[in-house]
Amino acid sequence: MSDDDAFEAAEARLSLSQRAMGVPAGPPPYMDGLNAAQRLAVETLDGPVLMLAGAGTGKTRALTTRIAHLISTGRAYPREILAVTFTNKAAREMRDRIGRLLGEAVEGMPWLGTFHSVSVKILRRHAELVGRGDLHLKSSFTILDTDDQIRLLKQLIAAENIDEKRWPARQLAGLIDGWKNRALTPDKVSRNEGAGFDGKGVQLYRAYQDRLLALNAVDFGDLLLHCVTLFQAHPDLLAQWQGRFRYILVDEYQDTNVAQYLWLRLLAQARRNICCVGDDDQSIYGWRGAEVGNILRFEQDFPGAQVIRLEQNYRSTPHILGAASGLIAANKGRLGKTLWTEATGGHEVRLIGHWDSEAEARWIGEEIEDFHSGTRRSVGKHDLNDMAILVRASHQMRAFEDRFLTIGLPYRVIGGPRFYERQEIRDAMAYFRLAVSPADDLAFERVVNTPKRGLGDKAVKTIQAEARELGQPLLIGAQSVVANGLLGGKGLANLREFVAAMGRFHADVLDSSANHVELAERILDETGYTAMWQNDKSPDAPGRLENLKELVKALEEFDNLQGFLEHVALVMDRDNDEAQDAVSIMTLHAAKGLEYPIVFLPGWEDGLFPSQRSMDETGMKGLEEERRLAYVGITRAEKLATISFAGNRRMYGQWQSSLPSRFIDELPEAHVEVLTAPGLYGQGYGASATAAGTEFGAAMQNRAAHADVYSSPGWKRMAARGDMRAKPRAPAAVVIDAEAVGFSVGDRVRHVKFGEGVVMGIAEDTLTIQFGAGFKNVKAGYVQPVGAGDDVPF
DNA sequence: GTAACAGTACTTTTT
DNA sequence: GTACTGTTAC
Repeated sequence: MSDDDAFEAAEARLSLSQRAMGVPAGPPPYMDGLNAAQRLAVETLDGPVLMLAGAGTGKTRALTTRIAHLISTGRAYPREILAVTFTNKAAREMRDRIGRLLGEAVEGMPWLGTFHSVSVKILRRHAELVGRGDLHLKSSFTILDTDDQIRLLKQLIAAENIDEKRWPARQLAGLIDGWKNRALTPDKVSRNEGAGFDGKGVQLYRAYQDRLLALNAVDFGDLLLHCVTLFQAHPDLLAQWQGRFRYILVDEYQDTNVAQYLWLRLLAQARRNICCVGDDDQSIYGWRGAEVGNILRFEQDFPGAQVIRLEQNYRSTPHILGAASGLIAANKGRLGKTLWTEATGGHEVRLIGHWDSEAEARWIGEEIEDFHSGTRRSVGKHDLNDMAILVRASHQMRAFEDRFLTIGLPYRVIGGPRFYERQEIRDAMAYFRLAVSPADDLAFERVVNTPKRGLGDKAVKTIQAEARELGQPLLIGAQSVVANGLLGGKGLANLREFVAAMGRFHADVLDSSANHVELAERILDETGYTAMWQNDKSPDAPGRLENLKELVKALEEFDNLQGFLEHVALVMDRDNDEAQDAVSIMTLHAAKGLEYPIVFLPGWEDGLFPSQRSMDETGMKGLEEERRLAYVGITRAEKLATISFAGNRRMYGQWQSSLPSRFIDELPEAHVEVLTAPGLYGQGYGASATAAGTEFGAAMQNRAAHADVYSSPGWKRMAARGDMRAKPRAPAAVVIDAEAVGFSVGDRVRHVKFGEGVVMGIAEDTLTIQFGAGFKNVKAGYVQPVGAGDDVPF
């Protein structure tokens, strides 16, 4: 907290020196280039404001300029502004941009951050007020990740003698998250909602909350929930925070859940200077608790609110905007916005059908190669970084990854498991946690038998029993188990060593003269954790060791292990290497907020997109959210968007035919160019997709027949390759140019993704390799030879 | 206690 | 089709 104060003092000095420079006459330079609506959004400072900002309308710019304006006009000190986002990335971007607007001067803004990071800061100051009976939080509380959460719940479910198969812990976690998202404490959960889990739903929830308190821990949902209950129970305290925050700004308001809404409303109640930015058409997180209703209701929640619409789009061509607007118009209950652009020209949104998902991947791969090499005059030459493939579900990515590996097209997957979610990182963190706080039982359970020390279920049970007996944490229990020889053989010796090592590490943590980076390395080495991965022969082991190195390196930026652990749970980000030129593949959800000149939107088939499940579960509401997702997808494109669908797709190992998405019917014809010709693949495509009598199917056949699509470059290419599907995948041992690539048939090779395999055929620089998973065609440069001696570690 | 096997169950995901 | 979980056999 003392560094916070120092921070704020520095802040005050800064602002004073700025004011000493005097306020310049006329519009300040940071206003340059804002349009009328943006300017209004920047200058309407008092009272509630809803900034309805469509895709690509300069929302972040308006928001950051507004903050710069607040500061430079002296309306508020940086420390008096609360600005919340959902992601660390968004927070970081805002911080950077405000810094640039104000000339690098404002490093501060202590209250710019995610809902969660701001909540942590608030909670740490009042932790002791959170709790029940004699159980209460301490300000040193730890934040549990989902993994720990599930493990804890499993224990509780087992303790209640509930069949874990009928009521999985994951489901309970989902239920509890849902309650927390709606700011429901155990006593507020309604009777029938909490009746799941053998009628013990609420009971388990309460037990879980108590257990968390006992562990001095909170989960992500608690961060918001505890703040809200804290504010509700302590009006004096709330008043203090209300007084502190003169101005409140919220990004992506359409994504807020009930807890976040209450949190904001409590804090904004007194001064009412709250500015929420969002776009109801981009609300795509309903399934994790976001309430579109929050943004739709804004004017009732904050009477006298001014609504400012940002509708001028600076990102996309008129055709792209036209297609997106036409689609989203099918949704009911919108606040309503019309995007427009000064830009002219551009290509229609392209639409194409394929026989199956593999043909779709093949075609997109070829398109990308063309755009990359500049073969296509109308589109021009583009970096691979300019192109993205946005899918509805992550399993769609595989077809593209397989294809791109085969043709040697560099790609990167955005999203996926984040750095700190990886197993090796969590294990390492658990070791650090245990070294810092020996009472961290969850960390103890995670690492006591990782690497394998011969301490399985039974040993852990013994330790738990002993710890409970003593009323002490597990590590102390383990110590006692060792002292009393309650375990036999190898396990006992290993446990003795483990306990002793953790004791040493803890002593070093307390010794402020010890170097924490070296200590971290020692922890991983001396516990045998590093060795575990060095001895692991699986293809991803080297990557894991690399990640561990990165983790240790990240430590350098902190003063000690404690500091690192406090921040890392909330702030650690996925590693995005933009350095290499590569096509991006990601889900539509992951794409929100991003933009690319060229965007591919594959898999527009009913059932996949819109997703059947989403429609089953929430009906019309779900369908509308899917439609917004489609809207988000199209509006990511600057120059060219290409929508595609496949007549057949492999799902869960089974081929299934499908119909074009109903969203395709909703695209306004004027903004679409249809590339598909009927009968392209013999009976195939026509039979599965268009013949089923969708309106669009018929329309498309007409259009294709009459319009000049047969001469479009895309179609010509496809026609020329129409027989590609028949390409044999069998391991015909064709050797054409074995010398040139340095491999011969029968060689053992290793591939980053597929592991080890045997070369079965060679054609120029492409190898056909039999991997455990089957045959793959791979460019020779993507595999390493595996020598006979290579199997021996070191 | 661990390795090998069989059975099941599968969107979207930040903090 | 696979990845994960739980069961069985060593």
